[in-house]
Amino acid sequence: MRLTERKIAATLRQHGYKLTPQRRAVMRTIASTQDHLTPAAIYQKVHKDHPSIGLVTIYRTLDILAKLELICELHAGGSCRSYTVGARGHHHHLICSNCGEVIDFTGYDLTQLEQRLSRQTGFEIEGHLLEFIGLCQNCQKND
Amino acid sequence: MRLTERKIAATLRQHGYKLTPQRRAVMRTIASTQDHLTPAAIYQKVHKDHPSIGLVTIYRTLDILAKLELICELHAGGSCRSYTVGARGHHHHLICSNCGEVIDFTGYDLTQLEQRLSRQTGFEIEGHLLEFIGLCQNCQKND
DNA sequence: TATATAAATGATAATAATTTTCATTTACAA
DNA sequence: TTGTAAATGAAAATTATTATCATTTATATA
Repeated sequence: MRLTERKIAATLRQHGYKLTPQRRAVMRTIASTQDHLTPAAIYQKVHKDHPSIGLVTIYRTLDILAKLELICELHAGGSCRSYTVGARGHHHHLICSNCGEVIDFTGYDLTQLEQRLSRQTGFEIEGHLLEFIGLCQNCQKND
Repeated sequence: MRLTERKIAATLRQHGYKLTPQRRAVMRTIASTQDHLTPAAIYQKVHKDHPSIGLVTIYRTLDILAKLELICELHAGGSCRSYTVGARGHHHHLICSNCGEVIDFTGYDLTQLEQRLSRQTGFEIEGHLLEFIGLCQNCQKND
Protein backbone atom coordinates (compact mmCIF):
# COMPACT_ATOMS: atom_id res chain seq x y z
CA MET A 1 0.00 0.00 0.00
CA ARG A 2 1.40 3.29 -1.12
CA LEU A 3 1.46 6.07 1.41
CA THR A 4 -0.94 8.81 0.40
CA GLU A 5 -1.31 12.36 1.49
CA ARG A 6 -4.79 11.49 2.73
CA LYS A 7 -3.42 8.72 4.92
CA ILE A 8 -0.84 11.01 6.43
CA ALA A 9 -3.42 13.69 7.15
CA ALA A 10 -5.67 11.20 8.90
CA THR A 11 -2.87 9.87 11.05
CA LEU A 12 -1.84 13.37 12.07
CA ARG A 13 -5.38 14.11 13.19
CA GLN A 14 -5.69 10.85 15.08
CA HIS A 15 -2.74 11.86 17.18
CA GLY A 16 -3.98 15.35 17.87
CA TYR A 17 -1.70 17.21 15.51
CA LYS A 18 -3.14 20.06 13.51
CA LEU A 19 -3.24 19.94 9.77
CA THR A 20 -1.48 23.07 8.61
CA PRO A 21 -0.66 24.12 5.05
CA GLN A 22 3.01 23.81 5.91
CA ARG A 23 2.63 20.22 6.98
CA ARG A 24 0.58 19.47 3.90
CA ALA A 25 3.37 20.85 1.76
CA VAL A 26 6.04 18.76 3.45
CA MET A 27 3.91 15.64 3.21
CA ARG A 28 3.15 16.24 -0.43
CA THR A 29 6.83 16.66 -1.21
CA ILE A 30 7.91 13.52 0.57
CA ALA A 31 5.06 11.48 -0.84
CA SER A 32 5.85 12.64 -4.36
CA THR A 33 9.12 10.80 -4.69
CA GLN A 34 10.75 7.49 -3.95
CA ASP A 35 14.01 9.21 -3.18
CA HIS A 36 15.39 9.78 0.24
CA LEU A 37 15.66 13.46 0.97
CA THR A 38 17.61 15.35 3.56
CA PRO A 39 15.84 18.03 5.59
CA ALA A 40 17.65 20.65 3.53
CA ALA A 41 16.55 19.09 0.24
CA ILE A 42 12.97 18.92 1.43
CA TYR A 43 13.20 22.54 2.45
CA GLN A 44 14.36 23.56 -1.01
CA LYS A 45 11.58 21.71 -2.78
CA VAL A 46 8.90 22.98 -0.44
CA HIS A 47 10.29 26.47 -0.60
CA LYS A 48 9.56 26.80 -4.32
CA ASP A 49 5.83 26.69 -3.82
CA HIS A 50 5.75 28.14 -0.35
CA PRO A 51 8.55 30.68 -0.05
CA SER A 52 7.52 31.73 3.41
CA ILE A 53 7.97 28.34 5.03
CA GLY A 54 10.91 28.10 7.39
CA LEU A 55 13.54 25.39 7.64
CA VAL A 56 12.69 25.00 11.29
CA THR A 57 9.18 23.95 10.40
CA ILE A 58 10.61 21.32 8.11
CA TYR A 59 12.61 19.87 10.96
CA ARG A 60 9.65 19.94 13.30
CA THR A 61 7.37 18.30 10.77
CA LEU A 62 9.91 15.60 9.98
CA ASP A 63 10.30 14.80 13.65
CA ILE A 64 6.57 14.33 14.01
CA LEU A 65 6.16 12.24 10.88
CA ALA A 66 9.08 10.05 11.93
CA LYS A 67 7.65 9.61 15.41
CA LEU A 68 4.34 8.52 13.89
CA GLU A 69 6.34 6.18 11.64
CA LEU A 70 4.87 7.72 8.54
CA ILE A 71 8.30 8.34 7.16
CA CYS A 72 11.53 6.58 7.90
CA GLU A 73 14.97 7.82 8.66
CA LEU A 74 18.32 6.56 7.49
CA HIS A 75 21.88 7.39 8.23
CA ALA A 76 24.37 7.52 5.45
CA GLY A 77 27.71 8.28 6.98
CA GLY A 78 28.70 11.83 7.74
CA SER A 79 28.09 13.21 11.18
CA CYS A 80 26.97 11.69 14.47
CA ARG A 81 29.59 9.02 14.46
CA SER A 82 31.50 7.32 17.21
CA TYR A 83 34.31 4.85 17.09
CA THR A 84 35.65 1.75 18.72
CA VAL A 85 38.45 -0.65 18.05
CA GLY A 86 37.39 -2.89 15.23
CA ALA A 87 37.02 -6.30 16.80
CA ARG A 88 38.50 -8.59 14.22
CA GLY A 89 35.90 -10.26 12.09
CA HIS A 90 32.37 -9.19 11.88
CA HIS A 91 30.38 -7.64 14.62
CA HIS A 92 27.39 -5.42 15.03
CA HIS A 93 26.00 -3.06 17.62
CA LEU A 94 23.30 -2.88 20.21
CA ILE A 95 22.90 0.67 21.46
CA CYS A 96 21.00 1.99 24.44
CA SER A 97 18.93 4.93 23.34
CA ASN A 98 18.96 6.40 26.81
CA CYS A 99 22.50 6.14 28.18
CA GLY A 100 24.37 5.41 24.97
CA GLU A 101 25.91 2.15 26.11
CA VAL A 102 27.07 0.03 23.19
CA ILE A 103 27.27 -3.74 23.19
CA ASP A 104 28.98 -5.53 20.33
CA PHE A 105 27.62 -8.83 19.20
CA THR A 106 29.03 -11.35 16.80
CA GLY A 107 27.85 -14.49 15.15
CA TYR A 108 25.43 -12.99 12.72
CA ASP A 109 26.28 -13.36 9.09
CA LEU A 110 24.88 -11.15 6.36
CA THR A 111 26.90 -12.62 3.50
CA GLN A 112 24.00 -14.40 1.88
CA LEU A 113 21.79 -11.35 1.97
CA GLU A 114 24.64 -9.30 0.59
CA GLN A 115 25.04 -11.68 -2.34
CA ARG A 116 21.33 -11.67 -3.03
CA LEU A 117 21.24 -7.89 -3.08
CA SER A 118 24.29 -7.64 -5.23
CA ARG A 119 22.75 -10.01 -7.75
CA GLN A 120 19.39 -8.27 -7.76
CA THR A 121 20.58 -4.70 -7.97
CA GLY A 122 23.99 -4.79 -9.60
CA PHE A 123 25.45 -2.92 -6.64
CA GLU A 124 29.04 -3.57 -5.74
CA ILE A 125 28.58 -3.77 -2.01
CA GLU A 126 31.33 -2.34 0.16
CA GLY A 127 29.95 -2.76 3.62
CA HIS A 128 26.97 -2.56 5.85
CA LEU A 129 25.64 -1.18 9.05
CA LEU A 130 23.51 -3.26 11.39
CA GLU A 131 22.49 -1.72 14.67
CA PHE A 132 19.78 -2.40 17.18
CA ILE A 133 18.45 0.40 19.33
CA GLY A 134 16.78 -0.17 22.66
CA LEU A 135 16.86 0.32 26.39
CA CYS A 136 19.53 -1.44 28.42
CA GLN A 137 18.50 -3.21 31.63
CA ASN A 138 19.68 -0.39 33.80
CA CYS A 139 17.77 2.29 31.95
CA GLN A 140 14.61 0.18 31.99
CA LYS A 141 14.66 0.23 35.79
CA ASN A 142 15.27 3.94 36.16
CA ASP A 143 12.36 4.90 34.01
CA MET B 1 42.53 -11.37 18.57
CA ARG B 2 42.61 -8.13 20.45
CA LEU B 3 43.73 -5.07 18.56
CA THR B 4 47.04 -3.85 19.94
CA GLU B 5 48.85 -0.59 19.62
CA ARG B 6 51.65 -2.46 17.91
CA LYS B 7 49.31 -3.84 15.31
CA ILE B 8 47.91 -0.42 14.59
CA ALA B 9 51.36 1.09 14.24
CA ALA B 10 52.43 -1.61 11.80
CA THR B 11 49.34 -1.13 9.65
CA LEU B 12 49.87 2.61 9.53
CA ARG B 13 53.42 2.12 8.29
CA GLN B 14 52.38 -0.45 5.72
CA HIS B 15 50.13 2.13 4.16
CA GLY B 16 52.70 4.88 4.14
CA TYR B 17 51.37 6.89 7.04
CA LYS B 18 53.83 8.38 9.47
CA LEU B 19 53.82 7.34 13.08
CA THR B 20 53.51 10.54 15.05
CA PRO B 21 53.16 10.95 18.81
CA GLN B 22 49.69 12.34 18.25
CA ARG B 23 48.57 9.27 16.38
CA ARG B 24 50.10 7.04 19.03
CA ALA B 25 48.11 8.87 21.65
CA VAL B 26 44.84 8.49 19.79
CA MET B 27 45.49 4.83 19.13
CA ARG B 28 46.39 4.16 22.72
CA THR B 29 43.20 5.82 23.90
CA ILE B 30 40.94 3.90 21.56
CA ALA B 31 42.69 0.62 22.23
CA SER B 32 42.41 1.11 25.97
CA THR B 33 38.66 0.71 26.18
CA GLN B 34 35.82 -1.37 24.85
CA ASP B 35 33.55 1.63 24.79
CA HIS B 36 32.56 3.52 21.72
CA LEU B 37 33.84 7.05 21.87
CA THR B 38 32.87 10.13 19.94
CA PRO B 39 35.60 12.27 18.42
CA ALA B 40 35.00 14.83 21.17
CA ALA B 41 35.32 12.20 23.90
CA ILE B 42 38.54 10.92 22.40
CA TYR B 43 39.82 14.45 22.25
CA GLN B 44 39.14 14.98 25.93
CA LYS B 45 40.89 11.82 26.98
CA VAL B 46 43.89 12.42 24.77
CA HIS B 47 44.04 16.02 25.82
CA LYS B 48 44.82 15.14 29.44
CA ASP B 49 48.18 13.65 28.59
CA HIS B 50 48.87 15.76 25.55
CA PRO B 51 47.37 19.20 26.07
CA SER B 52 48.79 20.54 22.86
CA ILE B 53 47.00 18.12 20.57
CA GLY B 54 44.24 19.65 18.48
CA LEU B 55 40.74 18.37 17.86
CA VAL B 56 41.41 18.53 14.15
CA THR B 57 44.17 16.00 14.49
CA ILE B 58 41.76 13.70 16.27
CA TYR B 59 39.37 13.90 13.34
CA ARG B 60 42.13 13.33 10.83
CA THR B 61 43.50 10.37 12.71
CA LEU B 62 40.08 8.81 13.10
CA ASP B 63 39.43 9.13 9.39
CA ILE B 64 42.64 7.30 8.60
CA LEU B 65 42.12 4.55 11.14
CA ALA B 66 38.59 4.02 9.89
CA LYS B 67 39.73 3.91 6.29
CA LEU B 68 42.26 1.24 7.24
CA GLU B 69 39.46 -0.57 9.07
CA LEU B 70 41.39 -0.54 12.29
CA ILE B 71 38.51 1.06 14.07
CA CYS B 72 34.85 0.97 13.25
CA GLU B 73 32.26 3.62 13.09
CA LEU B 74 28.67 3.58 14.23
CA HIS B 75 25.77 5.92 13.93
CA ALA B 76 23.47 6.40 16.83
CA GLY B 77 20.72 8.68 15.67
CA GLY B 78 21.10 12.39 15.82
CA SER B 79 22.48 14.15 12.78
CA CYS B 80 23.14 13.10 9.21
CA ARG B 81 19.70 11.81 8.59
CA SER B 82 17.51 11.71 5.54
CA TYR B 83 13.94 10.66 5.07
CA THR B 84 11.60 8.84 2.78
CA VAL B 85 8.03 7.70 2.89
CA GLY B 86 7.87 4.68 5.12
CA ALA B 87 6.94 1.79 2.88
CA ARG B 88 4.50 -0.20 4.94
CA GLY B 89 6.05 -3.11 6.71
CA HIS B 90 9.69 -3.70 7.12
CA HIS B 91 12.31 -2.60 4.73
CA HIS B 92 15.96 -1.78 4.70
CA HIS B 93 18.32 0.29 2.62
CA LEU B 94 21.00 -0.09 0.03
CA ILE B 95 22.87 3.17 -0.44
CA CYS B 96 25.29 4.19 -3.16
CA SER B 97 28.32 5.74 -1.52
CA ASN B 98 29.06 7.79 -4.60
CA CYS B 99 25.79 9.29 -5.83
CA GLY B 100 23.62 8.72 -2.79
CA GLU B 101 20.96 6.69 -4.54
CA VAL B 102 18.90 4.67 -2.10
CA ILE B 103 17.18 1.40 -2.91
CA ASP B 104 14.75 -0.09 -0.43
CA PHE B 105 14.59 -3.82 -0.09
CA THR B 106 12.15 -5.99 1.77
CA GLY B 107 11.85 -9.61 2.69
CA TYR B 108 14.55 -9.79 5.27
CA ASP B 109 13.45 -10.55 8.76
CA LEU B 110 15.51 -9.74 11.84
CA THR B 111 12.93 -10.84 14.41
CA GLN B 112 14.79 -13.96 15.46
CA LEU B 113 18.05 -12.13 15.91
CA GLU B 114 16.23 -9.45 17.85
CA GLN B 115 14.76 -12.01 20.21
CA ARG B 116 18.11 -13.66 20.71
CA LEU B 117 19.75 -10.37 21.57
CA SER B 118 16.97 -9.36 23.88
CA ARG B 119 17.30 -12.65 25.76
CA GLN B 120 21.07 -12.47 25.96
CA THR B 121 21.45 -8.86 27.00
CA GLY B 122 18.22 -7.92 28.72
CA PHE B 123 17.78 -5.02 26.33
CA GLU B 124 14.29 -3.94 25.49
CA ILE B 125 14.79 -3.50 21.78
CA GLU B 126 12.95 -0.66 20.10
CA GLY B 127 14.20 -0.84 16.57
CA HIS B 128 17.09 -1.40 14.28
CA LEU B 129 19.01 -0.02 11.37
CA LEU B 130 20.20 -2.22 8.54
CA GLU B 131 21.92 -0.58 5.63
CA PHE B 132 24.25 -1.75 2.93
CA ILE B 133 26.70 0.66 1.38
CA GLY B 134 28.16 0.20 -2.06
CA LEU B 135 28.47 1.46 -5.59
CA CYS B 136 25.42 1.42 -7.83
CA GLN B 137 25.79 0.10 -11.38
CA ASN B 138 25.97 3.55 -12.84
CA CYS B 139 28.72 4.75 -10.55
CA GLN B 140 30.74 1.61 -11.19
CA LYS B 141 30.90 2.49 -14.88
CA ASN B 142 31.88 6.10 -14.40
CA ASP B 143 34.83 5.30 -12.24
C1' DT C 1 -20.71 31.57 12.24
C1' DA C 2 -17.84 33.77 15.78
C1' DT C 3 -14.35 33.16 19.05
C1' DA C 4 -11.16 31.44 22.70
C1' DT C 5 -7.14 28.89 23.11
C1' DA C 6 -3.60 25.76 22.69
C1' DA C 7 -0.72 24.58 19.11
C1' DA C 8 2.10 25.89 15.22
C1' DT C 9 4.90 29.10 12.77
C1' DG C 10 8.88 32.09 11.34
C1' DA C 11 12.72 34.92 12.49
C1' DT C 12 16.65 35.01 14.83
C1' DA C 13 20.12 33.51 17.65
C1' DA C 14 22.56 29.81 19.78
C1' DT C 15 24.78 25.46 19.79
C1' DA C 16 27.25 21.59 17.99
C1' DA C 17 29.86 18.99 14.73
C1' DT C 18 32.90 18.95 11.11
C1' DT C 19 35.98 20.77 7.47
C1' DT C 20 39.12 24.11 5.29
C1' DT C 21 43.07 26.93 5.10
C1' DC C 22 47.66 27.93 5.81
C1' DA C 23 51.94 28.79 8.07
C1' DT C 24 54.96 25.94 10.86
C1' DT C 25 56.88 21.69 12.42
C1' DT C 26 58.44 16.95 12.05
C1' DA C 27 59.08 11.82 10.74
C1' DC C 28 61.84 9.34 8.17
C1' DA C 29 64.12 7.90 3.73
C1' DA C 30 68.35 8.53 1.56
C1' DT D 1 72.63 14.86 8.66
C1' DT D 2 69.51 16.63 5.81
C1' DG D 3 65.74 17.39 2.26
C1' DT D 4 61.07 16.81 1.62
C1' DA D 5 56.58 15.38 1.73
C1' DA D 6 53.45 14.69 5.24
C1' DA D 7 51.43 16.07 9.56
C1' DT D 8 50.19 19.43 12.89
C1' DG D 9 47.78 23.35 15.36
C1' DA D 10 45.27 27.55 15.33
C1' DA D 11 41.72 29.93 13.60
C1' DA D 12 38.08 30.68 10.70
C1' DA D 13 34.47 28.83 7.84
C1' DT D 14 30.79 25.53 6.98
C1' DT D 15 27.03 22.81 7.94
C1' DA D 16 23.41 20.78 10.64
C1' DT D 17 20.43 21.16 14.27
C1' DT D 18 18.00 23.13 18.28
C1' DA D 19 16.17 26.82 21.38
C1' DT D 20 13.68 31.08 22.18
C1' DC D 21 9.94 33.98 21.72
C1' DA D 22 6.60 37.06 19.77
C1' DT D 23 2.99 36.40 16.36
C1' DT D 24 -0.32 33.78 13.81
C1' DT D 25 -3.70 30.14 13.04
C1' DA D 26 -6.43 25.53 13.10
C1' DT D 27 -10.02 23.88 15.23
C1' DA D 28 -13.24 22.75 19.09
C1' DT D 29 -17.19 24.65 20.87
C1' DA D 30 -20.42 28.16 22.10
